[in-house]
Amino acid sequence: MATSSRKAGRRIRVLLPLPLESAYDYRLPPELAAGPGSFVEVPLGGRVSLGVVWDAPENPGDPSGPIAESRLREVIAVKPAPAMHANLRKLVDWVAAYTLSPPGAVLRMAMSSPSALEEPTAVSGWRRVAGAESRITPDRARALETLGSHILPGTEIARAAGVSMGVVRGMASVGLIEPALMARAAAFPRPIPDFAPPDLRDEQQLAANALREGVISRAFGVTLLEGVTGSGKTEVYLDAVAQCLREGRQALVLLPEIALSTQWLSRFERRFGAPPALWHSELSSRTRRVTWRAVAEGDAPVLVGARSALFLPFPDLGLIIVDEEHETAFKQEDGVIYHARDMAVVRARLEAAACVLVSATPSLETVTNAQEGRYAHVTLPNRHHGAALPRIAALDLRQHPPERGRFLAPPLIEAVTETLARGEQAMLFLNRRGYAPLTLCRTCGHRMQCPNCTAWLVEHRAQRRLQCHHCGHTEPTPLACVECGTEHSLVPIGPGVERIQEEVSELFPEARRLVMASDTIPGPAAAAEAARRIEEREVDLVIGTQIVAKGWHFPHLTLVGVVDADLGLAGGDLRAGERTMQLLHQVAGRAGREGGTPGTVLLQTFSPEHPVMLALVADDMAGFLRAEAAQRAPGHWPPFGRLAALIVSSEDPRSAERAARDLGLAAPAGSGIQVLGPAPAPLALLRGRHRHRLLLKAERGLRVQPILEDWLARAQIPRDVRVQVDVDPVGFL
DNA sequence: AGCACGCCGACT
DNA sequence: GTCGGCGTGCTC
Repeated sequence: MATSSRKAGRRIRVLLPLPLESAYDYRLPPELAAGPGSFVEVPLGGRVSLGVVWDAPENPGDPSGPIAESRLREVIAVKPAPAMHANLRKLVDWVAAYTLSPPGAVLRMAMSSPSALEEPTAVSGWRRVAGAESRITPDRARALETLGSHILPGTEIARAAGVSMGVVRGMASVGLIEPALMARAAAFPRPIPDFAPPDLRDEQQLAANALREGVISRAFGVTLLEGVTGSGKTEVYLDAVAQCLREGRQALVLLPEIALSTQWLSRFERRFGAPPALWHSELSSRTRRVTWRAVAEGDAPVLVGARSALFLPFPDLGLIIVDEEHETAFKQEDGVIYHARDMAVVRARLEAAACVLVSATPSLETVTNAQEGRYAHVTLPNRHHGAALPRIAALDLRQHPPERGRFLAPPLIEAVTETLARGEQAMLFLNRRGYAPLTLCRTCGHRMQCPNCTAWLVEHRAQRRLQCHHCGHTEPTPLACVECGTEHSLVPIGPGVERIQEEVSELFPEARRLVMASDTIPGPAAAAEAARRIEEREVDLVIGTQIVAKGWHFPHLTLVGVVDADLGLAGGDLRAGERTMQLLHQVAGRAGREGGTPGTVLLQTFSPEHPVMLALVADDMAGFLRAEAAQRAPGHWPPFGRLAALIVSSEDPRSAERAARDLGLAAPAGSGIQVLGPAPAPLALLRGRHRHRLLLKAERGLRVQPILEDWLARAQIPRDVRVQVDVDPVGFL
């Protein structure tokens, strides 16, 4: 046959969810219809990949030019799913450019449920066969009445009519009912804006009005909603969610720890008469698929999720709430390194949506943005129902040392005793899991260390194992020192929550105790159960890590003891003080929330004169932030300048060090730019990789991305070395 | 990210 | 003589 060898079809770009530098070109056969955003199946090497039809680049980017027509392969199929919206495509490109990640790696986050791109399977049920009247029994009659003219699944007929599935099967076999395809039920019932709106206090109403106007305007705007614990911030922003529902647009609420937020969810349901859609990493693949699809089709009016929810395909997003905006859990530290709070602002801008950042202790970044007028600022200064703020006092461990080998100072023990005697609950907070953070040989001084990381092994006495909290390494707790062989010479140094619970069990043997740490509260069900036991006073004393800090509401808890308030302050982290202040303030907020009983918080510390302790005791967060700002501004530290970190790592220590030194030599120079390092990273060995770190500091207004790109392009990086770029680093990992 | 192609040790 | 270890390089 003499048909031309040139095949028909136009050239399109397809972005694949892989860490490739750019989109690939394919030929779209004339029988397929696809435009920008369409999900397509394409051949890639020897396999088939999903991808998204991407927009033509504004300047045909690739220096090598477009690939030859003859090498183009054909799109296999167009997926039966709503196309990815231009706003989300722009977000993908924006995040990739900002974080210096391959666009495909970002796209992967926006394609987190590939199976949702398939045609949703029709659900089959049963319907009445018209005119069939024979062999009706009382059970069958009841089932038929329940069924009426509907189409329902068999299990549902049985449940609603109170008959067994045998009855349903029987009706089918005698021809009373026949199989039928059901209209797909809405996966998520619509929350009702006016289901149970709370009575807002005047100041709450003013705040709510401001947020409402932002939603009604259908324009981009960011508002910082700041309010002390118990001031009713949640009610205020749920009012904005209600307004968003009235507008017919979707709302997204980002929470730092969605898996532990059961109290938040029941509160939402009481307010709106329906639960929100949920999104987090532990969803089953089926729930993921159904939720992703519902979001894409606009059938999930409100979605609550962890940071990854930011990349869901909302067709018409009107409002993004970032609750606890100061939380570091919003920073993704591996793969594409991004800050969900900052990207939420970006997405809101692209969607012409309102964005609300919520916190009792907002980050200096956000406060500065508000002060400089980029964000609106709404404040709730008072607590609900006139509940008193907890009284916070520092407990100087130099003046009140605990007994030898103990960690609770006498005044704290006394306070716990009195609290329990009054029939109230107490909480001891220590942000350290396990029994002891360090195991030391008394004979030779050997310290038990992780073979893969620069970190001590933490003893977990219940499992009789030592654990590394940075990689997966665990080993049985040895009976003799692994170095000198002396038996019974290994001693635990320092406390973890397990050790505090042991101390407490000796001091208060009658008190009913509950340890809350990520290893004792593995998921939402356990968290809900723990919260229930505390609320219903089945527990007298809670000993917990930072998971007790997050948004719980315990009405009978009146004393919080912070075992080691200095814990977060060690190390050279820029934000150590700010973060410690935020965490301790949040923990303190658990005390004495309602009913007039004022709470007491005792901070055990060796440095009661530290600005963090002074700010907490004086309840002067604003003053603390002013002092922080005054410290950071002159050196152009964030938010008064920009930071980017390069983490250079390799399994070979010399290779990593050499690459880091070479990068240091190739460092960019210029006015307003400074490069710090290279230096061994704070975790110099992590998961078997040796790590060095360089820090680029640039004055405000400079774009760090071109500087970084230029820098990396000049450096020769051997292939056993990995260089991770972290724009706006928050931790010193 | 997969998956093929590549060059050096223990098996039928 | 082959099966297979995972290092390196490509996929429009």
